[in-house]
Amino acid sequence: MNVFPALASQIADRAPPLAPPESEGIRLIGVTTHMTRDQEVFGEGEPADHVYRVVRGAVRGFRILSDGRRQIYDFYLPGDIFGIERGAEHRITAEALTDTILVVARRSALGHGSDGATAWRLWDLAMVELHRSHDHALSLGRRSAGERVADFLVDMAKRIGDGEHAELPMSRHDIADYLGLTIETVSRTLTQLQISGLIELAGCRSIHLRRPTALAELCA
Amino acid sequence: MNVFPALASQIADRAPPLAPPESEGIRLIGVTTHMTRDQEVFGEGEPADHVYRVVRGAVRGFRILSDGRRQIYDFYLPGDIFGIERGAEHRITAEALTDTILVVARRSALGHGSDGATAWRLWDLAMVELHRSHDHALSLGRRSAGERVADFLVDMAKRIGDGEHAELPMSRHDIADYLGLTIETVSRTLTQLQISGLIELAGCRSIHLRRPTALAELCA
DNA sequence: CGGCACCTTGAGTATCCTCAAGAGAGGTGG
DNA sequence: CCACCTCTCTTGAGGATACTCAAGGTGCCG
Repeated sequence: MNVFPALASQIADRAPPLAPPESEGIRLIGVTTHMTRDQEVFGEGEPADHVYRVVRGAVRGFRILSDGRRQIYDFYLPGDIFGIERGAEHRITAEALTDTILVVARRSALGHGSDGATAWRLWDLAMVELHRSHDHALSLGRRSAGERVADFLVDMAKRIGDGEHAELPMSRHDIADYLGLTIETVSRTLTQLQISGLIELAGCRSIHLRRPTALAELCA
Repeated sequence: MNVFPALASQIADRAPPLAPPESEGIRLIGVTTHMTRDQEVFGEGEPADHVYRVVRGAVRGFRILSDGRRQIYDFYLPGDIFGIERGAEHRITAEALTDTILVVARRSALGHGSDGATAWRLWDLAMVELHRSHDHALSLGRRSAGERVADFLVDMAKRIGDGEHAELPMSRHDIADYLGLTIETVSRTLTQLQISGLIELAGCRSIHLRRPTALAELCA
């Protein structure tokens, strides 16, 4: 807002972050359950009566077009909460990537209209999701296959591992449907990155970022 | 959650929508100001001390990669609120598309940690934005140029006009950077739609959907 | 050891992009 | 009021990226 200084001084203030300090997470008390590979947690259109937290394993959240094309919006990893909806129905489908342990809670356990602290935590969670979705849209809209894959690997190494290693819980097909590419393009790009010495593949699920900085610079 | 009926009955409930009924909008009291075409409302990285509502005109929200590639995340139209951030800084840049009138309010005017009703309204707003971002990601990742343009036109006609007409406030360049295409591809696709009899262009900003249903079906 | 799923690699192709030129629209000044 | 200028949009030709189709390789499980 550098454009109208008069106005700026008129209404200037330096507001503290909106969310209260104790909003660092959502408490989720519920039933622990076990899902097997490819099992559906909930489907698009089903009643959104429950919310979920990943304890172990991983989940994909996605939608499918009428002709079968699939777009994965996000992978939910241990610690992540998912399945919270604004309306009465789920807008996406969620499936376990591998054997996965979840905590399932009633949606009503999140609180009600009168519960301000929970509302701020939910807002915070939604904003983080929105940030991820925006970053994702930037990749899908404006990045090449190489940039998308590099970005994906850096992100996964950060979320799953120590920033340099990652045991991917998802297949090439899942990666492709997350990045808006085909499995062949993902595969070719990974081998190119390996040939360039940027990464090392030990089996197709285990990835070592040999030059994380160079990889991050690839993301443009 | 059709997969473990025992669990379902164990924790089944039919929770009402989380947000309280009176959360249908954010009240925004502030200073009315005027922006001219291409003027920056706020830039990425600047302090997010204010929030905005569009009164007249339109705004683009976007980010730019180091080499100049731009991804527009959304267009803000009359009635829309934008500029609300989770942290202290704006994560995107906002610019007026045309001559635009905004209401500018202090960020602190949105309320504080103790204000539950506002928190629910903000959560609701964030979730709507997230839905839009997901739909957008689906287009960017999995749809052809033709499908993206058709989807864009249907969406714009709904938001701006009566569902069949739209006076677009944005240039081909803006449309291209929203849809992850080039201006040439957008232009070619529009003329194809016109040749097919699905739309009618009266000047390049005025669009009439001649067969809205057929157009919507194109979106897959 | 065999079968099956997943992954990799290759060849050919389609879609969309790049580069380039021409057409249309809107604004300014003579 | 018209002419000109500029910016935007359209159209065309050629090319690059990623897709499709197809075959072969790898690893996991029974």
